[in-house]
Amino acid sequence: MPEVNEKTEYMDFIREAVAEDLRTGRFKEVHTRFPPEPNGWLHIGHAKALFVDFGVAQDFGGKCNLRMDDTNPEKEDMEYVEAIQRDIKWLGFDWEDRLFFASDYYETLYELACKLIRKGLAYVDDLDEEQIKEYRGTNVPDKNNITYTPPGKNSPWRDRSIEENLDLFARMRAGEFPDGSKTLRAKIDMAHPNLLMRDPVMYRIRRMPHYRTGNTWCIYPMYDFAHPLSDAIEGITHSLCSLEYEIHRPLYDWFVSNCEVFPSRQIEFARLNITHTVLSKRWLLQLVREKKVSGWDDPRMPTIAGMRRRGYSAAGIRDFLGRIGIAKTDSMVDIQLLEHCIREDLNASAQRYMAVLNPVKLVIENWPQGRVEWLDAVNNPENPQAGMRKIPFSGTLYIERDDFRENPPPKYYRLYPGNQVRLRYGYIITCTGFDKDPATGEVTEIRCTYDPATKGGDAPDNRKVKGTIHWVSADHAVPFEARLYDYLFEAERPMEVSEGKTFIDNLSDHSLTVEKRAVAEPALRELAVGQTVQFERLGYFCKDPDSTNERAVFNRTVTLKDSWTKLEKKLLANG
RNA sequence: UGGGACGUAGGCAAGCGGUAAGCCUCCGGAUUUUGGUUCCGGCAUGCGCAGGUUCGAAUCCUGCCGUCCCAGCCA
Repeated sequence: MPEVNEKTEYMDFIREAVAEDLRTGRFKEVHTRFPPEPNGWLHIGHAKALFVDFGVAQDFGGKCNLRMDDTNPEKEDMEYVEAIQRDIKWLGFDWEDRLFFASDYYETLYELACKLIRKGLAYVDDLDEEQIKEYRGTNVPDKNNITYTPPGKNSPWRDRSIEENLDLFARMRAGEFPDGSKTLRAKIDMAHPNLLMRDPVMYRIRRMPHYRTGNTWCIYPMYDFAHPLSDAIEGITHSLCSLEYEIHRPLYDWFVSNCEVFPSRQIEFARLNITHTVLSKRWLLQLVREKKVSGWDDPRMPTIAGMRRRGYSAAGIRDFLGRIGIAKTDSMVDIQLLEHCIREDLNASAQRYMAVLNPVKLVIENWPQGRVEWLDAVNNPENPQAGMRKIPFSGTLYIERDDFRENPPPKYYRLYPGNQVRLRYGYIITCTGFDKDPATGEVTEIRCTYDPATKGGDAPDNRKVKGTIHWVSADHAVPFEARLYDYLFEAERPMEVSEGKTFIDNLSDHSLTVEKRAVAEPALRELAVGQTVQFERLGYFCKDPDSTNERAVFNRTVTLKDSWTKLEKKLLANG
């Protein structure tokens, strides 16, 4: 018995099309694929594609293959194949035993090319690169200097006999001709309004060892030829891709129909763009090569590996992917939505700790000499099952430098001379004074008294203490390095640059701040690399692989929402 | 210029002829031992613009305007 519909499930336009195909019988099942080229690491834009490819298959009880779209020996590498698999697994998608390589299809592809030649639908062309471009019919200015696209011209080699083409193509494969001297082209229509249909190149000669096939081949198939046929070989029903391939669809269908192979249906959707970053392997590769970041997994990178190292959770990323939707509109998603999803997930799961990033000493004048108390602290207020832990409290503590002001601005309710504040899980204290370095003006020590009746932070007299600040006992402090990240680009759209500039010029000069003097409560020692926790009042932090036994390194994943900083800025702006 | 697509709030995005969902941001307020979380409330008399059809149009028609993509022997 089918369940009564509790609510109609949201259907994007792709799922609607797939459902329709199933209804009409165009396909009996759903089988998709994720086809990265192993020429760079996956970024959040790929994660969207993964979410669509695997998600659609799953929703319709189908399968999704992982296929390395490796048809260009110049750019591809095994390093990337491994990184790609690692990232997809981490994100939580499973291709089971279906990892494929377009390079495994080279022989089949070659045979299909011969088939097209035999059908008189492909020919070997001797035109060089420049000539091909010229013959294709590109932008030409007319007498009024308005550019237009004239019909292309047929190559003089277009009408070679089938036998000659077959022979030439075989000799191309055998390595008889130099790189670039010949191509195999589909014979379609040199006057077609869609330039892609003007006899597209199917094969080029390129003597370069391929990372998987080595020197077996010196001719390599082009994307437009290899992709639809790879889809067909795998029995892909729905070939989902990004909008820029929309114009390739007629060609996709042409190869499918003329090679007489399984007719996959290509459907295009808008790729992901996010503010304050760039989402293109080419630009990310440039950042890596020019050492603008430490590598593909630099925590500031929008790569999956970067986000993982930064402390983003796979669940948070998946939630984000689900919220942005799928459509055909070119869009630019606010990075704050991603951050919101990460915070929401981490708020529920991350253990809380106390750490001070920029410490200043706080001395409790009436604290008994040498006394240490171990106080109870809640591990995660969102999850009682996370339990409690003990934190040492003593007469000398470190507090955040920003939690004390000599001259407090309006609405500031942290520590300042004469004011009361609660030390989280500790005591309520009153600030009695402070010292400054006469040379620098920097506060060197803050003094206060504590109220013994307020142990744990409760006020028996119900007095109102607005501020609660975090702290670390000086004698028990665990020093560590905190890496604080900000957007890689201050501009919302880094690619929008003025004349003569590039996105590199838009790189922020404060995307990374290192706090080398940070200290934390002793329990921090127990954390493993890769664990993400919350430092109370500061944000979420993830233990970095750069950590050593002597000294831990923590990446700030994302700050907590901070309405005070916002208010203070506003107050400052209004004088 | 030719060809292909897309325009709903600051950013995403539902809506499929019956009178503009939801999320993020932003702005108020309540609770709070994290200025966190949570909770309440506000935020499109209008859907690129102009006409038309209709009792009724974001949805259908016509014409404009704007944005993006293609013109690699990259994918």
